[in-house]
Amino acid sequence: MNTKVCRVRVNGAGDESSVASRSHPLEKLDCLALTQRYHRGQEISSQTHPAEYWYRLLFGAARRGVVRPDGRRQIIDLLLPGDFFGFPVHDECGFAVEAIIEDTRVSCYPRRRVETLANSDPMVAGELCQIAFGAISRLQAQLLILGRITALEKVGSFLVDMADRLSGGHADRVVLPISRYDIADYLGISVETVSRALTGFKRRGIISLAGTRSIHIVNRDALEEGKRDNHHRPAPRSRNHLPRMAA
Amino acid sequence: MNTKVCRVRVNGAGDESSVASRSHPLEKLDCLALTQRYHRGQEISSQTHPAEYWYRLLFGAARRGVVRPDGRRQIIDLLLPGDFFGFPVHDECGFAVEAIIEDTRVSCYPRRRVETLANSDPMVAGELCQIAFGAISRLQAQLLILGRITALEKVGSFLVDMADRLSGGHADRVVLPISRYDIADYLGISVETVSRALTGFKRRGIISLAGTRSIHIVNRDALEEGKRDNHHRPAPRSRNHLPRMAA
DNA sequence: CGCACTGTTGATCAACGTCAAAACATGTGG
DNA sequence: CCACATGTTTTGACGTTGATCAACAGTGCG
Repeated sequence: MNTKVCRVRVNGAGDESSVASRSHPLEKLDCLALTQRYHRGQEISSQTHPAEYWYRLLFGAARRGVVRPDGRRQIIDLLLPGDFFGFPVHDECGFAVEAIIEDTRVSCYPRRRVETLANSDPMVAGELCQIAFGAISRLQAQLLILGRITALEKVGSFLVDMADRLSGGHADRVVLPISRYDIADYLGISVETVSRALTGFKRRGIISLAGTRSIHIVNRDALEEGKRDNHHRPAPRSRNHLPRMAA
Repeated sequence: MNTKVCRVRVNGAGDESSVASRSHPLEKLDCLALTQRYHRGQEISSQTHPAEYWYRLLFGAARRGVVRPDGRRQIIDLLLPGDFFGFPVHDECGFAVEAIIEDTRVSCYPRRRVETLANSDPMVAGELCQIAFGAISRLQAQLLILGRITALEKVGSFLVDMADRLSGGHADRVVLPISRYDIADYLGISVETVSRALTGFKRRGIISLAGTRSIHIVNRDALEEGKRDNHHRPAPRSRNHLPRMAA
């Protein structure tokens, strides 16, 4: 039982037109949507002006996260073209969304009007559900990555996940829209470890780099397994006391 | 079960009636719901018979997760009384839901009928959205915990989170429905580390234990910060190159 | 009683965070 | 165009955290 993720989203890494005009759940509401542009680092929405819109990212990338009292930053969700955000989740304590790339473009759907429309049109309501399920998918995938043990595994599966999300299929090239610092805060590890993991993969021929952001995936399986360099570890002894979970 | 130990169950945690009869989103559909009972470790739903129901947990607890090819188990979601699950998320690659507690009770809502009803009644559709948002909330909270760095922080905020979820408010007592092994696989750390973290908290007077599962939270703030024992670390130097995220 | 599971504690060692410094990239103003 | 400042990425050295192995205590059960 290996992990072949079947994504529905088809392509559109940074190609605005292919995303903006593609069919999507809230299509009917595009007439009342407002498209906004943001600079690098600019705040798109925060808990301060409490969510007057639903958003859909058209071009660029954005991060959603918090900074803890101790100054550490944590990125909860990474938003790529086609992704929706701005759900009315109550305990959004201190989350903020910031553009990562210059000239990031976002569709803003007035929340009130979306909701009144959903109350009269069951189709729209169902599409809102679909959007929420998409967000659940993203969060689950991220949980699977964060739950991994070693930094190698985290960085490896992050790369695979990004390649899939940005291409819509199983691409072998990916241009990372974010810095190593963002990756680190997204994966809950330090910048240096991210860098070392990447150079490690490169040295072992699992990936190759063109510049610092453009990555070619040579050996996808090795990335997902994120194995250590040399000596095979003897596979942890089976913990028989624990149930199976999935036949 | 005729032990002389007087369980200190504080409130809603395992109290079925207060959950089963409480008002909730799919209330209108309770008439066509079927209540099932499960044994410890029994599978409630898996990807094999692909999701014919929406579920709502009434009593007990359940875990949703996967086992990786290497044998490691990972728990993605912990389901407590009142929680819904069984969303139609496509890339549920190998997830399964298992009861954790003997005689766990679950409401099963036939998916087809829920959806047809949602198509005719916008209220129902809106409630489905609310349910999805609840799941998003849970996943986000878990991401915040997993993203933390030290094991102390993870275990500490896990305890606080559990106390809040099981009581519905800010309780200072919590009876853990799950074993240390489950906690470990839920937090992505080893059993031994979980145990050591708990004994550490106890030794420092931050919590006190009555039995192994019943925990009294003495110093909530210390739990959330999860500070190390003695010497205060000098607070990581501010990384000025990173934007603020949340004013 | 023995057996299976759960929970705790100790010792060892590698992974990773932290500190430090340098190479590299990018932009801004002269 | 260069000089300079600022941010990003990489590499090295070192100390601590936590995974792993191992052994044992507590608990429930047939």
